[in-house]
Amino acid sequence: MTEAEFLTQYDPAAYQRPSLAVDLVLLGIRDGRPAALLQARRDHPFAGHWALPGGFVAIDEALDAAAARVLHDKARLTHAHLEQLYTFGAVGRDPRTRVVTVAWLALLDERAFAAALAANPALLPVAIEAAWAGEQGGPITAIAPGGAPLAPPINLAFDHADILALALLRLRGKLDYSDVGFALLPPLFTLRQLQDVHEAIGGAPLNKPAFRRRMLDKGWLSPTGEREEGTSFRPAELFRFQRP
Amino acid sequence: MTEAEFLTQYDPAAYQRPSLAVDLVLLGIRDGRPAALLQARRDHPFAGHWALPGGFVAIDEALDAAAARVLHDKARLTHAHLEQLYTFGAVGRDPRTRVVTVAWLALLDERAFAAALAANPALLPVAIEAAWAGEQGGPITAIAPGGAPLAPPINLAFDHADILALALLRLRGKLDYSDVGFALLPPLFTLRQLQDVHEAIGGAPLNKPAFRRRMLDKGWLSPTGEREEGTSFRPAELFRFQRP
DNA sequence: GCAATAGTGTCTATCAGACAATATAGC
DNA sequence: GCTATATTGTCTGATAGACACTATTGC
Repeated sequence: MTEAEFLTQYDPAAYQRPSLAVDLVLLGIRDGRPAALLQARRDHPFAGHWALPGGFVAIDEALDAAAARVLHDKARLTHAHLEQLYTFGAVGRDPRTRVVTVAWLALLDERAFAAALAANPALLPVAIEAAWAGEQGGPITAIAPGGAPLAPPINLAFDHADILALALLRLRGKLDYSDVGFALLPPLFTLRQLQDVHEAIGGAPLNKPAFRRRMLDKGWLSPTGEREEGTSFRPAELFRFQRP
Repeated sequence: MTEAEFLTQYDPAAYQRPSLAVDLVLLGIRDGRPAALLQARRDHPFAGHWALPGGFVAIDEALDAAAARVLHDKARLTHAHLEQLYTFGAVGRDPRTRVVTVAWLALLDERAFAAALAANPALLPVAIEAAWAGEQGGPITAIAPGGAPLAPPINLAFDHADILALALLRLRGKLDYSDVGFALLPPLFTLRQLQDVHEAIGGAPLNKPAFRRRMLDKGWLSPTGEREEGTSFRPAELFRFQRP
């Protein structure tokens, strides 16, 4: 039977279908480290574990619309860089029923990160540090904002540890050749702030002059002539991201 | 209501769910161009259009297992590089009912490409040439193996043109920093063959000495000491791909 | 020897890292 | 002037492209 025949004869009610969900990695920079916003689970399964904010996809709702809805419902945000990450569909990933989830990466600047936290007290900011595993992600360790590891170590529900790790790997991989880094910054920013973002995501210090040259050569930065305020030393120039 | 509460109270039968499918981009190199294997649709919707081989995901079937099953059923192949591409879920992408599809990239070497073609006469090899559109893909033009454009131009069913274009973009992007290129080659290959693959995917000629150096410096190639046969000129050495 | 391609050597332009020097703000 | 950081200049090593050269096979 060809696909065409199969589709024609397909009775939508005849087969059981997986449930379809979206899960969001709300990612920002906190204390110089990548940080995500998690929700505590109070019920089984995975009671007491931490989970990504998510929700089910409605029958008449596009995937990106579902992600945007979760972003609004759980974090009260209307604007964020939303990017599809990967679709997780192992059979046993949810012990109750079959749930396939489309994971999304939501990049928040400092202001949006704080706003989400203020709007929903159930969210916990957690600094993440992905072990450099394979492309599909690996184990992660979570650290409380203070800097000390939470004891006992944070346990993530479902396969959300894989999703978090993959989010960071993806971001790290795209940082150099794309403009995602600017999604983590306010509209006006200094070159030092941009470098801080790159260092936080990459997990390694960068050479300042080389970084400046590289960024300015990309042609994405337009100088504003304005300078930052409130420093006790020479203020840096503020730049704006602008596609070439 | 938190996600945990929602999940707990969620009645699997209470809500309509989208159908979940997988679609495969069976990609190989043909006449120095990237080529995909398509199926003709005989029935509405999109009768007379060309479509990617695909199928629905069973309730107890993982996503990669569904992709492997389609690979086997439609192309009679048991081994191929399978890589998840993107999940397409616009509401109207299938005019009959809501279908969300997880698109996969299947990379075939010349032998596997020919075997699939021989095993399933319904498959049509089509050379693809992606316009350099945005990241989510764009319009493509398809060319018959002879080299001349098919008249009238090939029409692809559903959003499969976007999927094809995205497949090529993804492959192009990963070619330089990953080892996907070797999935398009037989176990033993010459440096010229490797360069041909890179030029076909990249769509641009490459400098021979620089390409050799770059590839050998990666440490992925182990020389076999053997040489190709049947040439009327100096035969090239055969290499094998080996992770460092 | 001839034709055709494999494989190598070398020059040069580009780019990133290292490091030092200069500039400028608050105090 | 002092401190702390911004910003710039320069040297150097790594890398890619260009191009010419040598090597080796079948005929």
